[in-house]
Amino acid sequence: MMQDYDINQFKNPLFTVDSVLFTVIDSVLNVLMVKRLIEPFAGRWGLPGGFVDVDKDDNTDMTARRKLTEKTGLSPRYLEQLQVFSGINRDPRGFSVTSAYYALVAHQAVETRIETVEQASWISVNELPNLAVAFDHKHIIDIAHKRLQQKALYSMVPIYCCPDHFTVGQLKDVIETIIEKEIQRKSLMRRIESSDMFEFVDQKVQSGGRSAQLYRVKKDVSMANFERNLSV
Amino acid sequence: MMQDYDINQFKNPLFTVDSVLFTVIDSVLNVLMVKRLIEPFAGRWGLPGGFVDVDKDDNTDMTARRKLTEKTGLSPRYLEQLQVFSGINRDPRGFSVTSAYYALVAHQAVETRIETVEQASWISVNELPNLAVAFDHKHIIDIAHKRLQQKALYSMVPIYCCPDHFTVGQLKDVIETIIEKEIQRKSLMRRIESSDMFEFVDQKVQSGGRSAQLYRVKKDVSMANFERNLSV
DNA sequence: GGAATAGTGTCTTTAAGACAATATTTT
DNA sequence: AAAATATTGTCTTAAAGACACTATTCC
Repeated sequence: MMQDYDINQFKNPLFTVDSVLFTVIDSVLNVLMVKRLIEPFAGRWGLPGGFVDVDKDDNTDMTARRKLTEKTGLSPRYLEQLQVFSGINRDPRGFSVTSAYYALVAHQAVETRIETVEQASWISVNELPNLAVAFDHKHIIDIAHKRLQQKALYSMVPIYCCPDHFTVGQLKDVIETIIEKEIQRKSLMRRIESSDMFEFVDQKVQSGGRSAQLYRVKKDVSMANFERNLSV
Repeated sequence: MMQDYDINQFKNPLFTVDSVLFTVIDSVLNVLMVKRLIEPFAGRWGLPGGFVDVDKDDNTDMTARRKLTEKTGLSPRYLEQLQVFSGINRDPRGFSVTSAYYALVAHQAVETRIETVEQASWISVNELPNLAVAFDHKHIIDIAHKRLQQKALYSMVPIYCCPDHFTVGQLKDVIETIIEKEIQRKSLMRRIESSDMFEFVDQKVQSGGRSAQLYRVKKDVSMANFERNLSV
């Protein structure tokens, strides 16, 4: 029993933090990926992430944020733990553990920055199957996508893929892109109303037809969750 | 940029796996805790867990299971990742990371075994606030409890706190204990019916009044999730 | 006016809540 | 028969779906 507590007896596994940063561009869900410069898997695309720096990071959330900031120039508005992926076979260097996060950002907010960092790029989730991806990162993205889809059914998280001022039409498009199914505009409006998370921006925006009301998230509100899912 | 990938540059944080094993005994939610024998926090109660053994464990799920088996003599029927807890202050030895799991078991299945392992004990969640607990394990249990409560509202996971053959009344009691609120027996029966997860056991059991039908989980069914929550 | 998009009204559907009514078992 | 618990019947309620209708803007 003592051996359970002997800190030096076991090889400490390789521990990293990786993030799946999603954004919606032109009704397509995209993931931020970086071209790996060194082994293992040099030349392949991988998730932005890396090792904890115990001098800089208070915890792993900060590691995830720091790594994303290095790639995009900003901290994502939504960041949440996904799950741990671990095993003997996922990294050729040995038993490894990654604490995976998923995050959302409005592409408008980072677009210019991404373009200047040539190693980072938005990849459409539709192109992923044909891409050479490092480690089990394809699998991690798949799990993150499913989690995001589920969350979009009972919460307002997709707003974090919208700009600060957004229309119902924009939010509807983001949600439909994420869950890959159309939803009723009426249902969305009811949720916007009942969530009490949003306020009018005193401005409308034209869009080919009748101008649309702009909304923004109220100051210091928490994310609304609903008791029912939207239909799948 | 190269520094991000230099494996030797950073101190690898201390990595452990800890589990919150729940069971319901006499309408009270209990957590399995073990008395710590060595520092840090010797003498305090802590969650069952420990370091990954890369020679024995294929992944961290197995680490969680192995540690629980050492304490209870069996593998829990339900085991799921909770989240990672990390930081510079949670362990006096330095930056540490724990991948926390939560698990469910029917207390009938492990009762005798627990009694023989004097270092492990069921602790009622109501007694926890007054208990000297190691690390941030009190906080981890709290988060696990909330996650379990949420899950009980839209899934059948609480069945894993019931014995193999159970009655609707037993399941109702387990659910009510977890979510700390009464539910409608009718609603539960509708879910049992629509989930298609269960089958009759050809036997009834007396209980002070009319005998109750016994149910069991069908072979190879997956956990049912519902589109709505029970009311809170 | 017509096309396009935004927003509302309202009826239907679905699954949960409430609770009365019936069934079975023990004492 | 009374008490206790199990099970069913059925009406109500809450929130989503469907979809027609109105509103606004540009051409």
